[in-house]
Amino acid sequence: MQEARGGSGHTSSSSKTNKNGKEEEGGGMVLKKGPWMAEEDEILIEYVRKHGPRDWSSIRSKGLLPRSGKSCRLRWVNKLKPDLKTGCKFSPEEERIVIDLQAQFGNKWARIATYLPGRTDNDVKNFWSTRQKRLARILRTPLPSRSNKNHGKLPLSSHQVPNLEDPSLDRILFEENGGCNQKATKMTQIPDIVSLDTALPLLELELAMEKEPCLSDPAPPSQPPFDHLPHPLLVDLPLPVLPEDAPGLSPGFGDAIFPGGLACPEAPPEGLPFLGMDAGHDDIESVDEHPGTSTDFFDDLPADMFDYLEPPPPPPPASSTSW
DNA sequence: AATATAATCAACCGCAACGAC
DNA sequence: CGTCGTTGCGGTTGATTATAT
Repeated sequence: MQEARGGSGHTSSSSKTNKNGKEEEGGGMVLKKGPWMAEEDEILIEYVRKHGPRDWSSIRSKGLLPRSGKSCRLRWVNKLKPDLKTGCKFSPEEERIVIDLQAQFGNKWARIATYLPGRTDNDVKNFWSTRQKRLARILRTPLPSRSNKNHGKLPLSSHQVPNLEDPSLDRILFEENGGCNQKATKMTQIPDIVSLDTALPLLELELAMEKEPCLSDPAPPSQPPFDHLPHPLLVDLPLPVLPEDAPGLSPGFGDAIFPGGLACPEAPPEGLPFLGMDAGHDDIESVDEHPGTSTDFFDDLPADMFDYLEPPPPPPPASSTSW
């Protein structure tokens, strides 16, 4: 995909980097920055294969690469680590998980990423950033000031509208996309938020038709995306059981996601919040049948109603299986 | 076809936590 | 107990690509 960026092509990505992509370090050591070359990747992969993903700084001290340990680690974590879903858009399920977890944890991208096999904190962060920009544009609301220290904190009250951190707004975007990460430039024509309500069903239909499965999803059949994540959150928060013939449903999701009945077979117990999307999310007809779908549902909920939920224990060591 | 705008992605930076000494 | 080096995280930037006008 854009891997070519790492090679030739674009010039230095750092304004502080010299023309040749190198930067002087204090001791006169030349420290290279900018896009990674394929040869550098090979060296880094070989290093990790031999020594494991640690002692990053020794890569430079040993003269293997003119890169900072920080840069090496980042390259490994974000691009070279096995089983990464590189070049693959977030599936509807992944989007939903990010939305729910962000509502719970705030901007704890690394933590959220542990729930998404093959995704890095950078992926999640970029995904969320894109959503925020889109929301801001749709709502004609400036993004929160960069000095806003609410970043990283849990969302504020849902009554403070428009609040871009509001989970219910996430629902808007989620449904705007038909639960799919499609470019939503068409939404720029929607004059105001009110018309979103009427536009959503049509958009869902339109976008659902365009949805495509993730062709590069590396998840092997023996290890569906989440089946090794018997995470309390994912268990407690029922995920939708989507019909296998749901339009645009990414393969690998649905029943296969939660073998052993992890998927909620029916409505959640009374009194328990249903953080999962309503099962008819991708069912276009259900939108008409049940106009009060997830967006309305979440809008009507007090923002603190999930406060009682215990933060889930640390997820299983992500990718620790590799090393 | 050219231009403008939005989306995506890779990589950097600063900061904080942690462990070794 | 303080210092230093390493690691990890979150925020940000800028280039590239895709789409709309």
